[in-house]
Amino acid sequence: MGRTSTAKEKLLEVAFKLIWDQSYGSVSVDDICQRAEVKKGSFYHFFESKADLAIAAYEEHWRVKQPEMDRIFSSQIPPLERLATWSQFIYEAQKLKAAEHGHVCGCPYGSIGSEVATHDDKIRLKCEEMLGRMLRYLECTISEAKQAGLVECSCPKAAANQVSSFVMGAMMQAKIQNDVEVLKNLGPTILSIIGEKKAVGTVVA
Amino acid sequence: MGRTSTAKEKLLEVAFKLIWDQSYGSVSVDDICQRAEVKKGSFYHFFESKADLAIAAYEEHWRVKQPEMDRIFSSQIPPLERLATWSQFIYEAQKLKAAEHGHVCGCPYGSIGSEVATHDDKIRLKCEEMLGRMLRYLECTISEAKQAGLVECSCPKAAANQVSSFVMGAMMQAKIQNDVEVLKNLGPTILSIIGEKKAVGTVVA
DNA sequence: AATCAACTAGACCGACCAGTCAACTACTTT
DNA sequence: AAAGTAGTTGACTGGTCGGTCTAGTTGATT
Repeated sequence: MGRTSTAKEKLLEVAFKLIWDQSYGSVSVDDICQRAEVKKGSFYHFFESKADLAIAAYEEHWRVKQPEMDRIFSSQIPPLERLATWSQFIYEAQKLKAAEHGHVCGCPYGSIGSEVATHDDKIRLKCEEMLGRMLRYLECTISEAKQAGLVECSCPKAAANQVSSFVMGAMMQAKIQNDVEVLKNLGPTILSIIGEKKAVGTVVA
Repeated sequence: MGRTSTAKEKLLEVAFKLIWDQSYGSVSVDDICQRAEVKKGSFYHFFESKADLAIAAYEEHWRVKQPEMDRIFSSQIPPLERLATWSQFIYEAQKLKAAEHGHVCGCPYGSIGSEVATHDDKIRLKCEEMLGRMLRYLECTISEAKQAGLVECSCPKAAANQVSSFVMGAMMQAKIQNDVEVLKNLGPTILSIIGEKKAVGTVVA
């Protein structure tokens, strides 16, 4: 019969936004329903629980954003340039979000993951999964950089982990200090971590 | 008249532990009182609010742990060795905590900070303050390493920020993946970040 | 026109939330 | 022994929590 209602989509969108703006624990189902202009009965028609909605909302957000990530990490672009574009993208995105919301909001996946990891395993696993997707982009990029001889790291997988730790940590620090400028120049540090080879006069023979 | 009651200390201790184990939002005042074997009336005799207790509990935790940090970052120890000891300390501490609690718990300051940063400014500021204390240890260490010619970084303060981002991010990742082994070998990456000079045959003249 | 499933509506539930209060105990100071 | 102070107790409040339930409303299918 084809979908006519937009209630589910609105719930997903509002839930993601509110949880990112605040936190999982401090946003209530009532809050979400009110902002989405959906009644509670409808909420529980679409979702089994609050945790269920959160998982769906984060999955949906990834689904929407993936094309942009695919573009940034396109193999058409030189690997080190991908990393530079990515870090610039993070800075711009956080700046925009902070301007909208009045506060630096950090990494949405990292924030909810770190909040509930010890007491909601379903949400934790979803975050772990999404972190894994991010790591795949990074590992692939670093691996290519290594093959191109641009980088000295011994293990691209480990390097991807380190880069993701650094970037997520920086977003967390920016959130705690409420200062987006912390994120302004992540690129060079990322290059240090993955062992960028300096152009030490490698002259063409 | 000298203190006789231990209720306040118990509340501080239990609150820190529960919030670290779980999260600020998911731990109730009743939970804390029950575990501390203190009645609610006494709680509000000592603390104005839940947020107030949390701030006091984190401050107290720092107070207790500071001597250990002072020891690790003692200027009697060569600067790069301090960083190695520190990263080893983090690994061991997280492993111990994970064994006790059954789950990797991440950085206590980072976790609560990232959880409430956007909606509780008092707690956020306390976390920012504690992060600042940590950064001072790091900046001082990196600065010394630079003066000793062990390190190439241009700005010790920026480098301290990067190191702290990386380490806090790694703890967050370990929490989300519930895998303490992520933290096993932070040392080398820290050295990359701060621009350790490789011993490139610098021979004694 | 009848049927059916997707969806909506909002009253309702018991549990729990942070926080209040007044009566009480115990200890110290005078 | 009286008074004062620090700490204790647990019942209580009003509001909110996640979640349920039943009765209805659509709009497409037959």
